[in-house]
Amino acid sequence: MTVIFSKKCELGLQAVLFLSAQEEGKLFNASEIAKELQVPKEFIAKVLQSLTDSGIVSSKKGKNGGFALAKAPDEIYLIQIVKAIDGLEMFNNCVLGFKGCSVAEPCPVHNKWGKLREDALKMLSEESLADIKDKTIKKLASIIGQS
Amino acid sequence: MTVIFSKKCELGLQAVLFLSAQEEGKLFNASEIAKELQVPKEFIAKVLQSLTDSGIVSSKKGKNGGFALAKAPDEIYLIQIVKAIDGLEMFNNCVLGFKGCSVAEPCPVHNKWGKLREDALKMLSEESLADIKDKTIKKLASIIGQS
DNA sequence: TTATAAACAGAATAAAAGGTCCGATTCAAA
DNA sequence: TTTGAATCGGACCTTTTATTCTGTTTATAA
Repeated sequence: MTVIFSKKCELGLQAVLFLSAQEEGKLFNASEIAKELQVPKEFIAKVLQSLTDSGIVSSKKGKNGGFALAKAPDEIYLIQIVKAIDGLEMFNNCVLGFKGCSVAEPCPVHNKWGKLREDALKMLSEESLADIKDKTIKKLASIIGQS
Repeated sequence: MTVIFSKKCELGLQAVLFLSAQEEGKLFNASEIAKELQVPKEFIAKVLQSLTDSGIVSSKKGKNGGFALAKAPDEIYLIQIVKAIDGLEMFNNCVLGFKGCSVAEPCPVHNKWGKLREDALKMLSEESLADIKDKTIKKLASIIGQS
């Protein structure tokens, strides 16, 4: 095994990245997003629901409804999606699974791993959707190319 | 969710660390290790079996049997346990779950995440059980203190 | 040589995550 | 005002991971 983010979270990140690469405010429904990301519609629909609940995307019900970002791309950071779906425990739990791992009772890799973890947290907290928009557009184009 | 290593892998790491903190060559059976790490005996037994299969620990069957490290602590690196139990896919797969993420078709965080991942791999590849023995002994002592 | 204590192998069960389906509600266009 | 297309909420099924159990084999010591 070994997972960084759950599948839900990966898909959530992909969906939000997709929306950030589109015309601001334009709505896309679950089917369109699913097709674009090449994943099951039902699954992405669920993920979009939870992102709606947490205020990252906005939704419009009914005919011609769909999803869009709830805020501008420069106000949404990757960490917000991770927090909403997977939570931030991974940035607190001991990587070796030891109980009570802390500064006072550190596990054998506490310091070195802690540093890596902070770097990861920092990266996710500093990268906004706007910052990576160009790369996102390129990547999405390459996915379509493959299908 | 969000998991770095599976429970099996966490326990495997803990068990190997425990053995590395003991007199070299001395055998410990599954019950002793389970008690020390405060985990179910049956579960740790399974994990020890797979570590035996992959040549990281050696086992002796029968009365007075048990487990010990198969090599000296300075010849065992953390990455070996991870590789044996969880595999190394996490160091290759795209963190956002994009298919075909590569240098040619990088995901939006390919470079930054790649750097972090390499640091993590490097750390696990450079830390031998011998290197962290002192810290391991301290941590194990603190666990006993809690029980 | 027999009793016992251990690892071993594999099956069985439980829990969690991944993924699907369906009915209800909402909204807009015909 | 009716129809259709969409989200929403929740139940459901499947797969994977976690955990436990049961029987067998192996080795030691009495």
